Amino acid sequence: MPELPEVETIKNDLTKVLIGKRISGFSCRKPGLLRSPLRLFKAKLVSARIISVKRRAKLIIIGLSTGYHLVIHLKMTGQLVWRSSAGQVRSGGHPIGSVSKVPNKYTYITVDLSGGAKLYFNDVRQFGYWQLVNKFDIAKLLSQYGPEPLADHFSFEEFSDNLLRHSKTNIKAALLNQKVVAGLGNIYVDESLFVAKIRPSRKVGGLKMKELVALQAAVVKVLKRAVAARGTSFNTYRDALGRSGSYWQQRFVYGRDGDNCLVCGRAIKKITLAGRGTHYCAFCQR
DNA sequence: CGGAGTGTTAGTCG
DNA sequence: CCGACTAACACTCC
Repeated sequence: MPELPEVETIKNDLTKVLIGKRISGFSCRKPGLLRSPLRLFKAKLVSARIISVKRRAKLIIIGLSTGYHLVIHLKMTGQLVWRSSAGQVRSGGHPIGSVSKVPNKYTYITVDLSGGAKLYFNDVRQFGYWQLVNKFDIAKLLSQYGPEPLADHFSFEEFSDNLLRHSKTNIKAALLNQKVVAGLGNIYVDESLFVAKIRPSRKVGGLKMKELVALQAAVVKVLKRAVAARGTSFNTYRDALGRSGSYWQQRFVYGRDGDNCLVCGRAIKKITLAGRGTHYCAFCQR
């Protein structure tokens, strides 16, 4: 479900409530979600103090006083929900209404925190995972991802070099590749290609220099707007006021097939590319 | 009711 | 190495 802007939002909100807390308990109803042995969770997560909460690509990385890092990937439907002892709830920054109580039938992991709060991991499709990585292995793990598009040092050279290593594939698939750029997913790839006026089916090797430049700028612009909007939010969740995420209202093409292009008025098309639903305007995007 | 589609990515195969 | 395809899973929509 979440892409970079959603994970960034979750990370920012969890930082406020998790830093400095001690972990006093851990339970998992679905061992398959754990990529490290349960005994390691018992030994290195339980009793640890939370030092840091960070994001890299779509991963949430929680630094622990035991020298380990808790690495969490939400994949398609994973959610982290923090709940205070008083019942205050936080999920991706959006308080959840009475519709979705926690824990619920999709809650597979529960972490107990000092002060009585709990951190729940819900995941309908169970693609997500939790992993414990020691301080020696964490750098290597993270180095497998491409550049962070919102970092100051996101250079055009690295972006274009990484892209051009995949000259023969279409630009949609290339942008979904986390080694090219970290953090993009189906929504923001479609949105970025619209802003850059490039058709998703174009071969990477056929893109002009000018288009590559426009594309990098589009990726940064789209992601920044989405982070400012606290992400696209979650289909299935509303905040306490019943609103869905606010990037959803600003999107240009994703999920708008058949609707009018906001720039030229023609119908947005939907095709399948890289095995994914792909939305674009055949007039605005060449 | 059956089949396709869903915001991800590892793994496999050519 | 590169690129295309599929499985992992549960649910919703048509």
